[in-house]
Amino acid sequence: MSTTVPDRRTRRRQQTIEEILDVAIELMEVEGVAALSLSAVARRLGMQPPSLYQYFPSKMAIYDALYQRGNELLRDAYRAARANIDDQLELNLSAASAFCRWCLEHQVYAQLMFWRTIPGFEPSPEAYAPALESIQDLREHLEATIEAGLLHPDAASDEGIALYTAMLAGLISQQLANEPDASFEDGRFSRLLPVVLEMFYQRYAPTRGTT
Amino acid sequence: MSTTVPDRRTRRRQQTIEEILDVAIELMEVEGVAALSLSAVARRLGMQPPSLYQYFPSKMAIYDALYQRGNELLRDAYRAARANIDDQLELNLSAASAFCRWCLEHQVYAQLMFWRTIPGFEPSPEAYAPALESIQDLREHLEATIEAGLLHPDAASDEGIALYTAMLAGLISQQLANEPDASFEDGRFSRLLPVVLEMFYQRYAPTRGTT
DNA sequence: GAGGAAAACCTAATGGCGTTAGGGTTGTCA
DNA sequence: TGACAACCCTAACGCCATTAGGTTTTCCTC
Repeated sequence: MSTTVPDRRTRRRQQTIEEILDVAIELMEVEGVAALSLSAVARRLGMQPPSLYQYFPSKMAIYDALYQRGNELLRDAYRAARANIDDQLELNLSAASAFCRWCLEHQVYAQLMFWRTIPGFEPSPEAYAPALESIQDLREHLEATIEAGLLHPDAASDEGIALYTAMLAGLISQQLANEPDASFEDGRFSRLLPVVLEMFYQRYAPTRGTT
Repeated sequence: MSTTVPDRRTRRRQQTIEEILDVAIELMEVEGVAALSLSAVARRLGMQPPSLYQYFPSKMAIYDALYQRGNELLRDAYRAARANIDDQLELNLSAASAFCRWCLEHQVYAQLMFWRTIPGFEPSPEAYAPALESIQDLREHLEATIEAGLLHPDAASDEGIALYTAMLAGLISQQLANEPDASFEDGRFSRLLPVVLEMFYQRYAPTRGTT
């Protein structure tokens, strides 16, 4: 029973898989998400294109793996931003900022995850799972803010969540489409994040009902 | 001087060009924007692929023509919605609704125009021109609302316009990415348009300064 | 109506792509 | 040491966008 090390071969294999995904992201950053070429990936790895099929059954499977990886990375980034902050209001801004900043700094992932523009690509349930976790995180986050008396209970309703995500998505998508190279602080759209949050807080003010 | 008719040949030519663009849109609706295939277009028209090069110098030129056509169509739809309405508040909602509705009903155009996801595609200045007209229309629209005493002057500032477009873009992009088949009225995100407009009106209320 | 130019369309070919089939080599474990 | 599987290769298929170059069709002018 020498299974202390996961087989050494599987470890090496996993390493190659990660390498393929890394190269794929790099190439997409330069050439565009939809312009990913398996031949180019193979060339960069010193392989012949068919060899990649030892690791992924198709190009779509690579997109799927990246979709999953992106969602995991974003989930973790969001969670990291929520840690180590006590003040609730400051936390909300910093968590939303972390979310936006991550998207601007990982445009390739963001495009893959939030705009479904790759023809024929549908994420697998497994790859989608961490995205559901992130939504759940957001819901819990809003509920904690409600608990703290800073938001009306409706803020964590389906409508509240849809509104929150739509407003953030709007900032991000406009920023990415119109000024992709601007920083989070300077971007004509991303810099409006505090404004948008303020509007959300005003709409779901704790004292006042909605509808 | 029999130039009463524009040459008959050029007329026929223009007709073929429109036909190519129509077929291209139809195919993109089925296969995806980035999956447009000139061979498929040619097949549908009963042509051989190289013959298309009589009409467009490259695939990107077709994308460019569609980009322009989409911007013209949206501009005209927006203008049509602004006509024949007197009440200023109702006008604002109906114009924004028309905008969102058009995007949901012309997803292919919207994807081409608002998310720049085609690798290597950059719209020509000529194709971009009608988009500038639309932005100018929006600005004039907001200024008229300000004039009517319904909005604070800051609403037509660069920040106000960025905020307005970002919020609408957020609704549309979330709707297209998550529920592309829902109607404008039923969509989980698109149906929030009145809410979003209300929030905008609240932020730029006429009595109160912003900054 | 005839001649000629240009427009419209074709075939052939190039180099790229994703993917499949099938054969050899190499590392690893019994 | 033998055997098996993982790994990587070459060859090939059918698709794509695009270019080169020739042929037919259309239409204006004389």
